[in-house]
Amino acid sequence: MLSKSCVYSLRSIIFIAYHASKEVKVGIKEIAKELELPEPYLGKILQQLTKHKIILSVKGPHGGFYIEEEAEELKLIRVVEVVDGLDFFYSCGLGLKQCSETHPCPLHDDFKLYRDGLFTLFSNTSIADLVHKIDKGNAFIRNLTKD
Amino acid sequence: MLSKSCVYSLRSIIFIAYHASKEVKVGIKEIAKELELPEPYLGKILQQLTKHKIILSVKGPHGGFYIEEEAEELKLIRVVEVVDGLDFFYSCGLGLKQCSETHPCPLHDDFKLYRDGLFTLFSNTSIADLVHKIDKGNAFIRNLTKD
DNA sequence: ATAATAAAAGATAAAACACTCTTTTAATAT
DNA sequence: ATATTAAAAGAGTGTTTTATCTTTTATTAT
Repeated sequence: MLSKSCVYSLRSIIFIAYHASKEVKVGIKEIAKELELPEPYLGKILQQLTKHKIILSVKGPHGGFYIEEEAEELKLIRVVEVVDGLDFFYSCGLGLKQCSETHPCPLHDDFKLYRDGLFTLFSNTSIADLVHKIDKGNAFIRNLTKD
Repeated sequence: MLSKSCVYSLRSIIFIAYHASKEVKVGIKEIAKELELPEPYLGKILQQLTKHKIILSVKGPHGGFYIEEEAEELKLIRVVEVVDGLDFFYSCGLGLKQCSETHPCPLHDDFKLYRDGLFTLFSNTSIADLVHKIDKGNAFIRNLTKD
């Protein structure tokens, strides 16, 4: 559903929101190591997110990435939009170019239910929401051992 | 979500179920033209479906593809399984390798809801179900004009 | 000012997916 | 039997996604 670039993005942003601040930034190396992502590829992804002002970066010693407190209210859908685009949420389950209420594919209504549900989920959920779950120990973004 | 191969497969099977029988088969050319799919690629896809006995084929004059009456009860999930595999329906929304009830990602419960919903939809819906909708004029698999 | 650090940028490589072309094989109508 | 038809099979191309490598630029500590 979401591309690898997109899920890497989401997990990285969560990690940054959780571990970094304007005072203490986190670097590509640390993120890649902790989330077990390919480091150079992650570099490209974070570069893209920085360009779109979704995260902030500082070069040089003690440089790295962070996210502003307010920016944690950013909705997941915004990240999806920047990385993958929103095409999926407007697409037909059977790949029909023209599929609409007036000219629906035979799966239209049923598929729309879940596609719209996912759209609403990503639209209503913020990075902060996910960070809180991790904070409370109710969820994880790393592959094993504590978080 | 589903690959192009997969949606091409589903639409073709519906088309075959709707238009062909053991007596009157439909050829690649006709399917490709009606559904506006790349003909040689479609050939490969139908070849794969035939190999898996999802549809049947006959070579030579008046040859082509058809599907047995009973086979129309085939569930969509079986086609997805053969073409794309079922990985998506068991995968994590944030791409975590290990994501489970006991070690969930922060999106787990919400995402699971829709992922499972889609799985159930594809598991409960048969080709025949979709053909009926088209038959009644309530749905379409072609890009425009009547069906 | 200078050296060290870390991200940005650019160029390249590998893999997966989408698609095409050519040759072979099987079926059927004559 | 033979010619014709249409799918099967195999090899190959193009594009996108994922991933890597190298060089440059900006920042900071000394």
